[in-house]
Amino acid sequence: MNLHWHRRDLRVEDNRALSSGDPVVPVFVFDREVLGHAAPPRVSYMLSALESLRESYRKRGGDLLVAHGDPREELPRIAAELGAERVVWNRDYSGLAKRRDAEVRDALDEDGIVCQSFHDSLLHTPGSITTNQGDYYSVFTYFWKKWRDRGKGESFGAPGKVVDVGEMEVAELTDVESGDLPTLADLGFEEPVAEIPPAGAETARELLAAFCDGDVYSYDEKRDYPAQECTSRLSPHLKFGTIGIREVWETTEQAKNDAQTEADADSVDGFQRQLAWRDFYAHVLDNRPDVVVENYKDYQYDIAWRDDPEGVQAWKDGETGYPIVDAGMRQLREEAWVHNRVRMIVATFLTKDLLVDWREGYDWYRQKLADHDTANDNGGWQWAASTGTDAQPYFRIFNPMTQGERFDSDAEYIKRFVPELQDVPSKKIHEWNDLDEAERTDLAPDYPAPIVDHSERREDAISMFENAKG
DNA sequence: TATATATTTGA
DNA sequence: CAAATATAT
Repeated sequence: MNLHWHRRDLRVEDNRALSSGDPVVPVFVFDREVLGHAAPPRVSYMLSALESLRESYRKRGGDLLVAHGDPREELPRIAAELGAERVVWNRDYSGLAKRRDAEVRDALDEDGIVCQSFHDSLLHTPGSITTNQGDYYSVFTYFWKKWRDRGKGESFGAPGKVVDVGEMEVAELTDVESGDLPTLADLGFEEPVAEIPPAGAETARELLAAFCDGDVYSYDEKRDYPAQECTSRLSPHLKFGTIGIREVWETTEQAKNDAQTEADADSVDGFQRQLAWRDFYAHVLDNRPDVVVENYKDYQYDIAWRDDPEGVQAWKDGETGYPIVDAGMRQLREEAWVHNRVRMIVATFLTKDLLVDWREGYDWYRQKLADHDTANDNGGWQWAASTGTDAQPYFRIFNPMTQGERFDSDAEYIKRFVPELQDVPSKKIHEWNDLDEAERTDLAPDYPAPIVDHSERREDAISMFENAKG
């Protein structure tokens, strides 16, 4: 019997470490150190995913064991008490997780308990896609070409027999509960402000099926328009592994086969390309674990980021006077999720208009996003900040007014999140920074004037990077 | 996965 | 003269 340690693979199907066919007892450990880096939206989402996972095990005649504490101590102890043959888990590639897993492995080794870890969460594992010289790629496009042309593994099926610990003849388990999950409050978190979307494998499959049955075919055409709501919404599921990545791949491949036109098939490619970004940033983080605190790209001199607590607060509150930015920041608060185009817009606003260090924005995402993922968010922030892969400062300054006009021309998305602008014609919304004070007050007395002058800040940003280049 | 500006095109 | 396109940053 294997003790399966669940971490970011909160599902039973298409789960590599669970697929050996061996009888299994599953366990989840609430790790204080990991929770110390977490935040309410994400933990709330995770608890709901765990409930769903527990339900899957109960349907299979077992239950999910729940422990609290340090996995380096809990896993050897539980494995010993159960008399498990092996402890198995699926790999996590962030620096912290790699260190912890190595320590868990050492602790198990010391107790003479066999353990085994598996690649599971990505289509292509970190380090498997490299340049012909064997180096990690630092430019996505080349990575993408190799990624696309490489065969993908098949999905794994259901787990072997789930053992009901209650019916085992084992000495009493110490401090381990059968399926009793803590509440957010038990874990010391406030209720999140945001409305957290439903979690769990069933929801994930429904989302994937619905997406592949329709929106995936217009993904290429519509994905940049936040009001369209045509994206998959799978991000928190991929973060917590409530769906297997191979199953996602196969379902999209099927959609590509079913496509009626070439354009429809190309649109599916466009979505799959986003899955490649996920693998790409996992490669980047695996190669350079320091990117969580350091710039990926070396500049000769320090970038002279500004200290602007008031600006940062206005950004967090969605009170910058740039409508598309404010809409995005308010969506973040309300839904713990933001449309990706808007994530890029608000990130370039913080870094190129407020000239504030990307780390501040990354920290805020980490606190507020249900789908926060170290590799993806860090990659995204550093890309926006021109400190990451494929850094091209001049190419990465968005004009927040133009972006709003181009991607939300009817201001439908903006008005959804910024009610002060409800009755303002979209044309005026997209000219907000050019209107005079009297007209702004007349149109929307409660909505702020732009807190910075974009064209001025654009010049400042360019010289900030010129200076850093040396 | 951009923007501003110069230049060309075409209604 | 507005819109499309090329080019520099």
